Formats: sequence, structure tokens, C-alpha cells
Amino acid sequence: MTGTPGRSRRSPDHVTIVDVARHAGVAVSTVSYVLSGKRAISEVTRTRVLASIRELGYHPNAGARALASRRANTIALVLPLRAGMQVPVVMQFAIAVVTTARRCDHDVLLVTSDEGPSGLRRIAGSAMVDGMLVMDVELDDSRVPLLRDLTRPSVLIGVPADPTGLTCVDLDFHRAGQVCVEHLARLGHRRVALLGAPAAVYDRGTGFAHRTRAGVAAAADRHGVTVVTQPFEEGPASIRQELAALLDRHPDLSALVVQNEAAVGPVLACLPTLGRRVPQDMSVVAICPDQFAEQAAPRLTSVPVPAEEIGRQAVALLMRKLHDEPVPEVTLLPPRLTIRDSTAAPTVQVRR
Amino acid sequence: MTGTPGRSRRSPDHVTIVDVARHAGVAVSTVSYVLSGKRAISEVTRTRVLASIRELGYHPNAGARALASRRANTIALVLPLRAGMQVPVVMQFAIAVVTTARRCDHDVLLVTSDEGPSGLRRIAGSAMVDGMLVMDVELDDSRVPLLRDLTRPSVLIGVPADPTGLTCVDLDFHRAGQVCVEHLARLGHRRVALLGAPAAVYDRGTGFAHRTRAGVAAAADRHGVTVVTQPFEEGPASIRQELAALLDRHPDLSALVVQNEAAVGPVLACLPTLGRRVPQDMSVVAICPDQFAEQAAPRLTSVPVPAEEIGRQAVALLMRKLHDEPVPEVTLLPPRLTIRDSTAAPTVQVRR
DNA sequence: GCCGGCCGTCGAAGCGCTTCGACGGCCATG
DNA sequence: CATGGCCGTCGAAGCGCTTCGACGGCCGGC
Repeated sequence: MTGTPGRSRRSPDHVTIVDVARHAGVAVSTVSYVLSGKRAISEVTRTRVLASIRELGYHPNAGARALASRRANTIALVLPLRAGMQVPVVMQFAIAVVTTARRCDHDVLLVTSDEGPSGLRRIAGSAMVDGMLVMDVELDDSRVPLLRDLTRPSVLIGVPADPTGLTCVDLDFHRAGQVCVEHLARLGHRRVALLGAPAAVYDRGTGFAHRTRAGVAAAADRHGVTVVTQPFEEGPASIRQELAALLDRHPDLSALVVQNEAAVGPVLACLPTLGRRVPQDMSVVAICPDQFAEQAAPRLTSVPVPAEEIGRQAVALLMRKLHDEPVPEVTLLPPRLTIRDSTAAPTVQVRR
Repeated sequence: MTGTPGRSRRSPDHVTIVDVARHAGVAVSTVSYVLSGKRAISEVTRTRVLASIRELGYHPNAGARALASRRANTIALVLPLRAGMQVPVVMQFAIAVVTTARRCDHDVLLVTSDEGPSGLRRIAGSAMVDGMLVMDVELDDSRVPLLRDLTRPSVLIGVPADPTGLTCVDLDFHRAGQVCVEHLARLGHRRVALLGAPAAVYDRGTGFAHRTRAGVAAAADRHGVTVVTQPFEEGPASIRQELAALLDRHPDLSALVVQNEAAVGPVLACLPTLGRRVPQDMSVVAICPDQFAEQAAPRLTSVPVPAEEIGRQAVALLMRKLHDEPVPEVTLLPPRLTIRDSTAAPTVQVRR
């Protein structure tokens, strides 16, 4: 009674490839080739091996596999620590990444930005992951030079100032800003405000905020629309104040472009109390998750942030890089405007 | 020009422990012991080795380490796929987990529930992780028996019907329900409604929903409060309808306990339009993230869900299990009631 | 002054897997 | 009928690390 003979002396319930090989009456390498498909194996052998695998409940040891094959079949997902406003987007994105990665037989290691560059270096150096997805990339991000140098491929969510030598995916926020303004212009609006992210986000050099602002400005120019752009804080009380102040300074505003998930709900709630019904007195276009827009009252005309698609794309790009296939440096997803109930022609055509 | 001699013939920039040992003029095992601290090493050797490590930019290969030591220094975090309502909580939780795990020198593998039990089996079997954190555990969860059998330790967030042989952490939702009602009772409220999660959540057998309901009922009983409990859907339009219907059926309701993050904002917005000012005509207590409660208007009296602390606790418990230390089966965190501006004594003392 | 221990270091044996070269058969070909 | 390939399988050499036993010195105790 000193343990099953022929079983390695180690932990009782740990099945290795050796056990499978013995059980199927083949060489270890044959089992390996059955699993990887890298060499032809006769149907009969294949079947027998697979049966043994199932019967024994064998699962390849990931560490050993990574060591021998030099591929971990794992990718890193680097998320921003500060769980601020864009939580739902981040979550949707993360889920899409995990799901897509699993479909490509990869697992996902979750890393937070707060370890900073050295964290990335550690992850990459330890060969835990074959590549990395980095979210929340800023225009002038300290991690960018590092990523450029790293041997392991990476894909960025967001586009830094200089994307040379990188691979980036994002919504085309510049076009998104344009699309919003164009829609409003077409309805006849001439005085529009952009309620953007908190000032800190702009200061941090966050790409999407700047790009949207630029897009809005460009479209406004082209369509003879005057646009007031202003950062927008998220404090509980402050929203109402800010909004009131804004309307005070610019009483002829007839439409709002809101790019601030956290603010959009309160803004909608405040507008009626400030004497502006939506959409009769004030049109509102949001750049926010679709779910948000659907659930707001009234339902919001919006440009959704396609977190899920960005996630899928990012993984797909990374996989192609892992296979040494060429990929574009920047992939911008086209914005889609969904018209709902929060926009209408202005009641009174202001001037013109 | 056939590569640096003395360097392994492999990828040019891959530093191994052999390189470090050679550079420092010691044995490989010595380097290992310097890193692990498992044997005494003279100060002078230690310093020299560490210098070499830094100079060469050495990072231990995670796979090799896992293989040899039989510990991956990684834990799995199993999150619910359906990114429904509790997104901010999940996110806060995940971040706390990653941060805490890193502090214990562990990484986090992100897994979604949709792989189901077989996913857990795969992760565990492949030895990618030393243990797992499983969120969103339901009263009668199909993964529970599996987790009980698994060789690898796990910690559940949420408490299944039978927690025997498991390790669970959660907010004490039963007490949380009680605390809310007690607060209202103390203010003089006698007719209270519990606006819970959507019916589907109850049907699914989600522990926290049931436990809160039970706690509310128990406290109501004890304090002579009548309580109407009703699931609460989240549709955009439906909230107002449901609320109106509820007030219609129970016009003497003077307080609400809301356990539905997604609904709390809209509910607050609707109440005034239904002729109920908060808190003069209707008190509201919420069970929701603190941030939410702070930002609502009026600021909400609430029992926060301490996602961050749950995350920390969960990791701590798992680490103790990894070290074979005993841990309690169920850890319930005490609820804390934070009184803000949404509760007050009822204007008219109903009966009594 | 000798010996037992301890301290610091080394060498080697794996951990479980992949992959490469080798090697028997078998079939098709000349 | 010999020959060359190809197909399917095997054995063995690592992948980079941990860990165990061994082994010299050195110190203190008797």
C-alpha cells in the first residue's frame, strides 16, 4: 500500500503527459503531437490518445508548456487603476477581451497601470505573457517608449501623439465629434456647447478628449456653428451649478454635446429644472455607451463607444502580431450616430 | 561574428539565471537562493548577485519557476460575464484584488464565468493558478461542488446555501437589510417598501438579494413596521411606471429601501414628479456603492457595499489558504450605515 | 588541539512539456 | 525486384528554474 506503482511518486491526483502516454501505450511525444497537431498522427492512435486523456482527466501543465514552447498562451490586459467615470466602458471592454482571447486559446492576465512601466517590464520579462493590451493610453504616455522597445508585441487602446512603431485601436473620436455637430447643424442649431471630461482629463493629455474637441471644433467651423467647449467636473452639486452658469453666460445655446458618462444623467435631470426641456428647448447628443443612451429619459441621440468591438479588434490585432503578420499602426473605428429622442430642431432659429 | 560566445545561442536579449550566475561568478543555485531567501547567503555574495541582476536586467522566467516550484504565484479571478447592473462594484472589487494580490507577489488571471465549471477545471488543472477567487456565487451554484473537490484552494465572494467546506466572504446583507429598516423605524416610519433587484436576480437564487430581503423582513417584524418588498426592473420607462404603481397601491408608504444601483438614480429623479419630495414626503435608504450615494441629489443615506474591503479580505483569505493556514468558512463584513440627506422623520406620523 | 556543527556555496536531479532528428515500415516508382 | 520517399512513431535533448544533499571552511567547546 505505498501508492499506485507506475505512478509518479508525486501528488496523487496530478496526471502528466507521461501518464497519458503510458495509458495509451504510445510515446510521450506522440501525445504531444496529438494535442498540437504539428505532425501527422494516424486516426487510430489519435483516438486512443484522446480517450486516455479524457479518461485520466489530463490537463497540460501551463508552466511546462510555456517553458518548452516559449509561448505562454496568455496576454496581459493593462487597465487604468483609477476606476473613475468610464467604468462601464472598461468593463465591457475587459469582458470582450477575455472572451475573444479565450476563443483564440489564450488566457488574460489582469494588470493595473499603477505598477507603471516597471510592471510592464516585469510581466514581459518573466515571459508570463506573449503580448499585451494597454488601455487608457495618453497622448504623451510614459509607457509608450517602453512598449516600442519591448520584444513582446502590444496593442494600445487609444492613440498617443506619435504612434510610430506601435499598434493602436480606438474609436475615431475626431469623426465622432464631427458627426455630433453635423447632426445638430443639420437640424438647424447654431449655438452649441461641448460638455467634456473633467479638466484633469484634458490636462493629463488623454487622447480621446482632445480629439473629440478638435472634431467638434472642425465641424463647427465648417458648418457655421458657434461652439463653446468646456470641461465638466463631476461633483454631485457642481453639475447643476456649472450647467446653470453655462446657460447664464450663453442663454442662446440650443444644443449640447456631452462626452462625460457620469455627467449625462444629472445633466438631463437638471435641464428641465433650469427651464430647458429636452429636446424642445435644448437638444442633447452624447458620446457614451449605448446602454446608457437607451436608458436615459428621454432616450439619447448618441455616438456609442463600441467598447466591445474595440476589445475584439485589439485582441485580433495582437494575435496577428503574435503570428508575425503585419498590422496597421492605427486602426480607427468609424463612429455611428444613433438618433433617438433627445435631439430636435431648435424651436426658435437663433439669428440667421 | 556568430553571436556572443558564452551566451546561450537563443534569443539575443533573453537573460537567464545562468547568465546572472556567470556574471556574478557564483553557482546558479546561489542566485536562486539570493532571490528566494530560502538559505542564508553572505552579504557580500548577495550584493554582488543583486548587482548582476540589475545590470543584466534579469527577470525570472515565470513558467520555469512555476514548473520547478509547483507554484505559479498567480491567482484566478472569476467574474460574472453579464456586465449588468453592479458594474462599478465589480470593478472596484477587481482593482482591489489585483492591488492586494500584487502586494503578496501574486498576479491575477482574469476568467469569466461563461466558461463555466469546465473553465475552472481547466485553469486549476493546468496549474496556471495557485488558487481562485470566484465572484457572484449564487445560492445553489453549479460550481460549488466542483470548488469543494478541487485541489486548489478557492475563496467565494457571496455565500451559497451550504458553505460547508468552502471559504466565503461577503457583506452581511441580512444585517444590512436590518440596519436600513432599524434606521427608518427609529425615525418613525411604519410603512416601508423594499425596491430590490430585478426579479431575475431573485429567481437566479442570488444570495445577497435574498439575504437582504430576509433581513428587512426580520427587522420590520421586530419593529412593527409593515414592509412591501418588490423586485424592481431596470428598463428606462418601467421605473417610473413601477414606482407610480407602487405608490398607488400603497399611498401611505413613507420610506423606501433601494437595493438596485441602476434604479436608485431614476427613482430619486421620479419621486418629486410623483409628488413625493425626498426626504420630506419620502425617505430613501440605499444599499449601493458609497460613491453613488455621495453623488446623488439629495445625498443618500446608505449602506455601502465595501467592494474594496471584500476584495482585500478575499485575497488575504486565499493567501492564508495557500500557506495552509486555517480560515473561517464564512466571513461576513458588518454593514455600516451612513446617514446623509435622504432620510428624515415622516411628516405625518402614520397611525400609532 | 581536535572534533562536531554550522554557515555559505555548489552540483545535479528533476519539474512536465515541446521539438528535432532518427528510424522502421509501406507504397509507388523505375 | 531494388530504391526512394513519405508517413507515423519514438527517444532524447533541452526550456529555466528550484531544491536537496554534499561539502569545504571556520568557530567554539571540551
